[in-house]
Amino acid sequence: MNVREVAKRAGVSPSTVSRALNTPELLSYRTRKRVLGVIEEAAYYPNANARALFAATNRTFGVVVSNIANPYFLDIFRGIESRAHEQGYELLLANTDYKSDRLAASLRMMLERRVAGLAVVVSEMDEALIAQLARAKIRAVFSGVDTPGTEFTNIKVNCRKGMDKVLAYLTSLGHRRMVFVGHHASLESITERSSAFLEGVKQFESKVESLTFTDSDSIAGGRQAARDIIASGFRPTAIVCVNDVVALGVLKEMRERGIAVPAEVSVTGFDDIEFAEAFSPGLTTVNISREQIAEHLFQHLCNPVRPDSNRREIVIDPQLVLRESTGPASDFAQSGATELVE
Amino acid sequence: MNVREVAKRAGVSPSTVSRALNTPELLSYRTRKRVLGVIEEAAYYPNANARALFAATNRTFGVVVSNIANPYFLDIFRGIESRAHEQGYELLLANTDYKSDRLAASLRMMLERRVAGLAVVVSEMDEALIAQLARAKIRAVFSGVDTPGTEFTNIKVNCRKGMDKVLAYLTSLGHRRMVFVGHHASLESITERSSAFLEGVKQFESKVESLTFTDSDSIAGGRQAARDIIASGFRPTAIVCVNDVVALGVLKEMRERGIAVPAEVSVTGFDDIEFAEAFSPGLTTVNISREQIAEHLFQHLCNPVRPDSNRREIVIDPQLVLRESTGPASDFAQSGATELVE
DNA sequence: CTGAAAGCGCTTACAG
DNA sequence: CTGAAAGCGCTTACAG
Repeated sequence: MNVREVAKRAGVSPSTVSRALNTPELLSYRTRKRVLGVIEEAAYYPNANARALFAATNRTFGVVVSNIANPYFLDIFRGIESRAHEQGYELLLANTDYKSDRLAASLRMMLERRVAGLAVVVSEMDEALIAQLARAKIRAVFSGVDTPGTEFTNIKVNCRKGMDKVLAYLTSLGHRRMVFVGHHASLESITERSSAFLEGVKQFESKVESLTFTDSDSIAGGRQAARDIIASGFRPTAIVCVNDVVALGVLKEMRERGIAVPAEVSVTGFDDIEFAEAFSPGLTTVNISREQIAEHLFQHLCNPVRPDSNRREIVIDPQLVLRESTGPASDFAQSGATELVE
Repeated sequence: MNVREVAKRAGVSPSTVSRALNTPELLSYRTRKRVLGVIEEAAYYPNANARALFAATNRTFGVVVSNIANPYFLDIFRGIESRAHEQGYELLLANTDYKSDRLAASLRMMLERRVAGLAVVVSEMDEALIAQLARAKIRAVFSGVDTPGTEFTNIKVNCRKGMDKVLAYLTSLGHRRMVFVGHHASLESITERSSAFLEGVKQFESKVESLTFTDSDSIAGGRQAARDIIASGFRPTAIVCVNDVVALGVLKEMRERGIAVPAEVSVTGFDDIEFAEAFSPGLTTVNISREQIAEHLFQHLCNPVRPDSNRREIVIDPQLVLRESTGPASDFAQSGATELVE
């Protein structure tokens, strides 16, 4: 079923069918009614591919994220989605699982589809891909990318500030032996949070010991990291996690091992996903407003800064959220730490 | 940048450019190399819309879900996604938030895009929409739809069996006062689980009291339902939830109110999402294999039953998973129940 | 108010 | 091995 067929049945030209759909006010009441009748009765759907081909612009935005199973990314996607639907845009979602070949393939797919804009919320961006996007002259906006080149606006989270708040809070509770749990150690930009941790810890250099563990971005990853910590023999009083999903895995593993949180060890997350509050114990974490990020991303997709003006760098300030997974450093570990530090 | 432009730069015809991309083996080594060189250096991406227009078939499947924020739907999506990528398919995702106008719009969008197939995992399907899909002769497969007509294969979960296991288990623990927490009461097909509960409860008719509460499909919805239960004055010994997300909300609210689970009240979920296990207390629930559902959906998209053969109805059997959120009916409530029942 | 024409960017028989 | 032609389904100036 296509315009020609509908036109034939309605006894009009294809042009008129097209107009019935796009500019009905140009048609006489009679023709419009007849054509719409045929469309209805033939259950005709115009081919969006043909339409897009003509229009060259799509009312479709692409969204690329590293891990849609992590509520952090999901919330950003949903934030963009609700705005997009309100404005009559469609969204194309691509999920990379932190793999740069998947990212490259996704970006290419988006370019081939000629999306009207691209929101890229990934950790595994590299210079070559950015150059590629710049060359394609696509309207793009990033979030969480370490080095978004000079061409694209980036919605950044001030991780350093968030991490400093965590560390200040933990040290104020007497914690001197800490570990950081990340994921995907090989990814440079993941190190944004881990380096914030390491840098932050330096302020207390003479007093704080730290180690780093890493696994996948999932509850299972957090559990594995917790097992690795236990196996390592290092006995931290606090475990600082790269994000909430991983932290929840750590909490779970601790509970199964019978290690009390926060009595024996404190655990912190990052992001403040909804599950973090619902958990028991409630997770002390750093809130990053996905709403704000989504709003900025969407705004930029709709109203990009003019190409000749400078890109913008928008910084989101995270907030420390205290719950029940953190407490004073346990005496035992504290004395252990002291022993080692002296 | 288009084929013509590339062709000009390479000194060949558009046909040859197209062949360099699609059937390079038909070209001489020299031409192929030259053309690919130009493509590379001009950063040319073929227009997928034009390509799809010609091909008429897309290597794109559509996936429509009710609530992507619920890990149940997300896991199904991801299961399809990993298979799709393996086979070189792309996925178009649409999220309806249980709104049937959003569903209608999403389905229409998928039809207009001429997706190669459609996996519909929603609760809000109605007859008219099914008829529409049947008319469009689209390759579609459903999961969780109550009345998928006679045209389409449906991957069904035997909710009744799962619910019966839950009820048998709870009654064996002495529970006689139960409530069911659903969501979106207005949706007929949501009642699949709630009616499984109500039917199941009938077996114990003379002994079991039950009530039904309902709110949105989210942690917040579960919390609200828990508040409603408390406000109602009815004192159940067990709260049976439509799914895990809602159950986690109930658990959270109970903890905040200082009501011990399972000592004072037992709580069960449905689905067995990853967070359900990680939670504290671990949630007693009914496992539904999203892996299996995704596998069936994808298989059917790739190899649909022949149109003339009968549609298939595939039934997934759920498994009861016992964890820590359930226990013997509390004495206090039990005596209360007895009092009322006599 | 409506139709014939040209074109969006691509691809594949059909020739040669 | 390569090119000219026709067409995928739609849309919009351009006429009338």
